[in-house]
Order: sequence, then structure tokens, then C-alpha cells
Amino acid sequence: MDNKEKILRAALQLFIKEGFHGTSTSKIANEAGISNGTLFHHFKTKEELISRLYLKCKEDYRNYLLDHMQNQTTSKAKIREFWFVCLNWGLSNQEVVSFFMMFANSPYIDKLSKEEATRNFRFVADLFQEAIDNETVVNIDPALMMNQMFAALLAFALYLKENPDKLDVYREQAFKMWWRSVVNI
Amino acid sequence: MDNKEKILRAALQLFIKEGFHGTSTSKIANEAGISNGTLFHHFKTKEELISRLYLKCKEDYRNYLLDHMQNQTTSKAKIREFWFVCLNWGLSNQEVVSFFMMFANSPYIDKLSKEEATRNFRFVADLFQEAIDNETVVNIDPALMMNQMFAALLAFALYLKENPDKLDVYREQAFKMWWRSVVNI
DNA sequence: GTCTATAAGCTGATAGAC
DNA sequence: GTCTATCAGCTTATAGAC
Repeated sequence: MDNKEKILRAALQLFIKEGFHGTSTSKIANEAGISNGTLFHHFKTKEELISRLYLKCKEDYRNYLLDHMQNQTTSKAKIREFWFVCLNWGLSNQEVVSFFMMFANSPYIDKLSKEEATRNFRFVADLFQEAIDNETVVNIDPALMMNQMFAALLAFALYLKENPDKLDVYREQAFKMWWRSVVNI
Repeated sequence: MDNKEKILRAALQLFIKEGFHGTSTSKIANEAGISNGTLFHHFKTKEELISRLYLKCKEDYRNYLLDHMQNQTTSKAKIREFWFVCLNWGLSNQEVVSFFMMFANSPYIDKLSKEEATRNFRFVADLFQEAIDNETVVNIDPALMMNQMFAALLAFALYLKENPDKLDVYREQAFKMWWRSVVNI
């Protein structure tokens, strides 16, 4: 692992614990086991470090999703699979989930254009659009549907964080409940 | 408006814009039109100021909810009303919504016990428990159901923030969709 | 690429006059 | 209650040797 990677890892851990402004660059350098000067050699400013970390996490997330999606045939099967792949990613990347939430509620989000952040996730919108077109799900703005799906997933993941023993109990039901809210009947 | 109130208002605005650590006490004092010393007369530390602001917002929120709930008879009517009262509060208190989200994803949340934060919202859990008991909704942990409802509402409110013209289009449908996910059929 | 040394400016917080 | 003056420590970032 090179120093750039070490810095990003240390930063992620500290940002989650202490927030962006609560984490100084010297703390990051210290945690990464490198000097202050080295940090600023790899990242011109603290802000650049934060943006790079965010973009890297987003890319990793996207790659995980694409890697784990099989070729399902029906729209329902595709969306169902997407739900569970997202859930599994979230359960094994809880720090990144926290980081995304922090980032989404911070002023930094404005500096990376929204277009830029969602560009690589077009395939998700396409998934929903297809399901709308073939009348598998109700006809609402796919953006709203995505919003609702991620919200339901996130809320479930947060619930599991405090009730880890409930995963088996509600794993299937959580999906079924959300699905009932969008399925065309 | 006394100085304490001025400070809290200024702090809320600045925290949303710049984050907790990004907002210095002197900025707050400046924005509130008072001196640095006066701020520390009213709040012993910056942390106390943040906690007080959070608790005040939570209380205002709770009072709004209780004030606007009529006495509905059926569980469905009660929950439906609760949804729309929450939605209306969120739409007219968007800065507070942002603040709550920031706070929830910050390290400060750990310092106020979770018990303390939810204590005054027991009436919501009771609402869901009643609906479970009389078999209006599916039998899942009311905490999970609350989680899901607030997530759906919040996601809808965030969607409206970027698509304000869609309120009339989806206002009813958003509730109906969530309701279909929990109703006992 | 990595380090040490350094700096100007800001931070939260205090002291004491009014 | 409010103000001004003040501080010790930390902040991001730079300069320059190795």
C-alpha cells in the first residue's frame, strides 16, 4: 500500500469519527504514519483530499455493483437483485456508508457537481425506466423511485446497525415491503 | 428577540452552510450582531451551544406535531394525518431538516443519549404499535416501521427540494406508496 | 518522494472593565 | 449582561534539505 492509499484510508476513518473540519491534516498524516509535508505533496489542499476520497469511494461502490449484478431477465428480478447487492455492499462497507451520508450533508457536496456524482449511476435510472416502460412498476419519476429505494435501504441498514440480530428476520421482508410500494397492481 | 435567541438563529444558519467545525464561535457572534464574550456568557462551550440548539429544534418539532394532530379515529387516519403533518413541517422548516441530518451524521449525536433524543417521541411509536395490534399494518418492529416512514418522508422532501413543482403531482401518491408497503392485506 | 522546520492566521475560551 | 483585550494552541500550507 503506497502512501497515497494510506492517507486516504486514514482520512476515511478520521472523517467518520470526527467530521471533516474536526479532522486536521496533521491528524491524518499522523494516523497514516507519514509526515505532514508528504500529505501536501500528494494532495494540494485538504479539500482536494476530501473530493478525491469521495470520488474513489463512489467508484469502488459502482464497480462492486456492476461486478455483482448477474444478468437477470425480468425487471422485477433485476431490481430485486439490485436491492440485495446494494444491501450487501452497505453491510460490508458501513464506514463508507457513513462517509457518504456525512458528505451528502456537508457543504462539500456543492463543490462537486451533482451531475458528476450521478453520472456513473445512470444504469440504475435505466433499470427503473425499463420497469416503468414494461409496466412492472407504477409510473412515477424514476428519480423519485431511486430516491425512495435508497432511502428504504439506508433506513434498513441503519436499523440493522442497532439491531444486528434482526438481519435474518427482516432481510426478505424489507425488500418485499418496498416492492409492494412500487409494483404495478 | 433576546441575544440567546439571536445566537441560536445565527448558529443554525451558519451550521447548515459551513458545518459545525466550519463555523467558528466568532462567526456566530458576528452574524448574531453581538460580541464574542457575550456568546460565551450564554453558552459555556461551543458544544453546549450545539446541544442546546438541537434540543430546542427537537422540542419545536414535537410541539408542532402535537399541535397539528387532530383526533382521528382509525389507525389509518391517524397515521395518514401524521404523515402529512410531518411533511408539512418539513416543507416549511427545511433548514431544520438539514440541521437534523447534519447532526445525525456528526459525532455530536453520541454525546446526547439516543434515549434522550427519542424519549419525547414515544407517541409516534405508540401510534404504530396500536396499528399493529389492531392488524391495520403488518407485524414488524415498530422501530423499523418508524425508520422506514421517516426515510420515505425525508427522501420525498429531498426530492421536492430539487423538484419543487412536483409537490402537487406526488403529494398523495408518496403517502399511498408508503402505505401500501405497510398495510395489512 | 519524504522529511523537518516554520509561519501567519484562526480557534475556543478567559479576564476584567463597564 | 455586554463589551474589549488577550492568549495559548492548533490550523492549513509552504520552503528547502535529503
